[in-house]
Amino acid sequence: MLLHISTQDGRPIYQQIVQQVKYLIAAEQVQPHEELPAVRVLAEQLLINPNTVARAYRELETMGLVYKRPGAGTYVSDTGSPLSLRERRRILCGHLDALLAEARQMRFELEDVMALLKERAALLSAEPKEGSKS
Amino acid sequence: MLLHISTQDGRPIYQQIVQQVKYLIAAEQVQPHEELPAVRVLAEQLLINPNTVARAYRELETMGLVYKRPGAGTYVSDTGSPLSLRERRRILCGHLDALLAEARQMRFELEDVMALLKERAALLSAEPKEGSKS
DNA sequence: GAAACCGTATTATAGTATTAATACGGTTGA
DNA sequence: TCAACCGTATTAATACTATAATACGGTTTC
Repeated sequence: MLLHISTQDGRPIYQQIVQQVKYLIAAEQVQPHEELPAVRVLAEQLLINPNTVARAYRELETMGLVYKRPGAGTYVSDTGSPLSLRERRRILCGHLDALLAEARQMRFELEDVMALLKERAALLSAEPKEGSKS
Repeated sequence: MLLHISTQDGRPIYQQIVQQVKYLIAAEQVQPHEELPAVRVLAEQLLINPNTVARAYRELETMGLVYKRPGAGTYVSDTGSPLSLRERRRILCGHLDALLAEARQMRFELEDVMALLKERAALLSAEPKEGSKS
């Protein structure tokens, strides 16, 4: 599993990990019930403290994106979103509003955003999976 | 100027102010060269410390969204984004990717996101300006 | 010019968030 | 069983956030 973290990102490391694992799951680059790297393994790979990875995994578990088998490891969940449609829409609207304000600030038109959104969506779907390498 | 801050938001107060002023500028609810409330005034209104407001204004100035006339006040900039198109696109793509991952996590299709995006954009444009009240 | 206002700078203090170092108990598999 | 591995809990160091109280220099307005 390839992750990249930056100490000058502004956001905490554990949040960067959470976001990137979310990406991987959303893009289906990791499959349900697939095991994530052990906290120590990922920590060594990223040159950070195992606790930081553990915290990220804990947050992901709270979100329902991963589950843990005590003493065994951390695995990708196969459950969909446990939130109601109303709740999910509310969250998404918040993100959309923030995005629109940001885009408008940068002098982008709605059409530009829509086009770029389509482009990124296509890219996200087209990305190769972890297992399908030569 | 109406702002709302929440101490249990998770995000720092000064960042909440920054984001909301960005919204107001993006939605053209405040006009270029319009004066923002003095730090002491806004601080009293929000029941927070003037220093916190001052920090928010400083961040907004760094972003180029507002400018200050020493001893006079803080004003909305009229300059567009000083960033290159390439840079602005790079930033927007980052936000779009995060949004798409989030949306997919919540079991939304691209079409849902696009539709909701249009809806929120219309809403943002339709919002009344500060000055045009009864 | 003087009072009233503007943002800024300073210092001190407290609470919280983040990361690190380390020890712990449970599971796995030969 | 037991070594090797899993996530966890505890503690500590550090940085960030926010507050408070004050003082400063510049601008505006009368």
